[in-house]
Amino acid sequence: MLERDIMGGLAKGLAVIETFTAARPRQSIAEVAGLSGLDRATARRCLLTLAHLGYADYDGKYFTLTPRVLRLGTACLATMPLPQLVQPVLDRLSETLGESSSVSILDGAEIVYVARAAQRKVMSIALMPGSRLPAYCTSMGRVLLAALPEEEMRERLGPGPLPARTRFTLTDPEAIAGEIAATRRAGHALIDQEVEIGLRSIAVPLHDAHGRTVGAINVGVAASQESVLALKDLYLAPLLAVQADLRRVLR
Amino acid sequence: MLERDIMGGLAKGLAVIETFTAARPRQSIAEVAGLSGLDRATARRCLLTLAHLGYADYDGKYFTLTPRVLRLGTACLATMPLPQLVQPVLDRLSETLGESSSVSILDGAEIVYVARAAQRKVMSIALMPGSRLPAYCTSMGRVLLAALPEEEMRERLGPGPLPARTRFTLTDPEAIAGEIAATRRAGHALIDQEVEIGLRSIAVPLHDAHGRTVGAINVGVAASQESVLALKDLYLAPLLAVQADLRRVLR
DNA sequence: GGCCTTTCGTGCGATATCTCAACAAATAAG
DNA sequence: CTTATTTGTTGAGATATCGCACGAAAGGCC
Repeated sequence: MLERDIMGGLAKGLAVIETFTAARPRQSIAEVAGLSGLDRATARRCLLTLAHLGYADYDGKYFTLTPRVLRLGTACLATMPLPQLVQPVLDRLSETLGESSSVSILDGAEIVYVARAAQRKVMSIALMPGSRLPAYCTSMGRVLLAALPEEEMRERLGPGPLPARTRFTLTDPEAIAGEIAATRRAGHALIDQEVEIGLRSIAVPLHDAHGRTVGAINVGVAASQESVLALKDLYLAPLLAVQADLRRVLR
Repeated sequence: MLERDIMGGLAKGLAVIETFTAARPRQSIAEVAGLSGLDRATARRCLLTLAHLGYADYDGKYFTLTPRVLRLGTACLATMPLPQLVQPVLDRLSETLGESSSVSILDGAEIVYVARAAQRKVMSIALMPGSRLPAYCTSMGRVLLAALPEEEMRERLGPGPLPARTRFTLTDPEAIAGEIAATRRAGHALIDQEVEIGLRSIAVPLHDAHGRTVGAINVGVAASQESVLALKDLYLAPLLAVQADLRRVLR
């Protein structure tokens, strides 16, 4: 850390928080040090500080994060106008269609769910605000990537090949870029079991009053329920109606 | 910050993140400095660091948080075994009863939703994992407070009077403490429109194998649907069955 | 138990950061 | 337009933190 105006301690502490995952909910000092690349002494100070502030618990051997950390994420969600504005519309849409619907935004190469109205369980994992999925194989991800300049879009896709989550997943960045170009022209994206077997999904972008893409909205359906073509016939019009409604609401 | 092993920079940075709320999504350096009690120069360094790390955006005048901050909260939720363990049970319970059911834990004087299975919309606000409600006027809050030592419970309630969210809300800490004592004896809590008009709810604690309370589970019903007494007759037994099931699963 | 390996806690010098104050730029007030 | 007031930025000395190295303590293994 040589730059002025950059606080190393803060960067290190945040990195420490991010070392905690579902696979490693309880970690010792040495584990955290190894994962974060920090010296053990430094990792220890970070962890003790987090514990002191109530963001972590310490039993003398292992550290765990406390619900207090959730406040940080909540603070962030709360600052977003999008979730609050879309939630009522999302609820209505989801109820009318009888299917699950979500709104997400782009963060790097991932989409982040910011609002969701679930009707029945179609995905194996529980999606919730803050949940992340890769952009390249999701309908909302395609729509959000399509809103970027070509060059930046390709940069975020990376060199590939991307992981095949199912046997239907497109993994070649070139092929995906092609689909994204088609998405841009069509104004919507259709995904057929690329993220999970048995799940189809259709998404459109959400624009603000200035025409900027500020998010994406989708409807997800069990593959057994509708064909891909039916998906478009049944759900594209309602999604576009919501898109038009929200355009005036979003600043 | 005089103590060894406490990193002031990290504490300050986290405090800076928490100054962002729905009411203040965009803040200048001076605003953040005022709210966090930091020197303007220090607040500036924190904010620039957050921006440098991608946790904040800076337009030269105002700072906003980015979705990246959500990763911190997600990291935390992901480390909790509770949500993943209860979600399937919750889904089944909710479907069987035809009503919404949730699991929450206590953080300070607030309950934090960690899992939820929604059937139909009964509450005006969308509840989701990470959402918070005050403990004193919710069924799960009463149950969780009842698990604390008397003294700590009263400390968390504070001196009062607490905000009356509806005309039914108990606001006197003494009265609430009485209800909590009753909750402790009964092993469940019933709430009748104290958090929102038209919403009734019943909750029981979740215990781990050692008998420690690790969370609470509830069922929420529109007031128009069932009387308070019917709530107990209809839903207490299924909740207790789930409680017994989970007792073995939770470590 | 004895030995080995790993982890933990702690000084210390080098370095980075904090606080304070001053200054410049922008904004508000008169 | 001029004068206050607030805000953003910079510098310097005083402090705090970092990373390293070392000794202590806790398993693991035979």
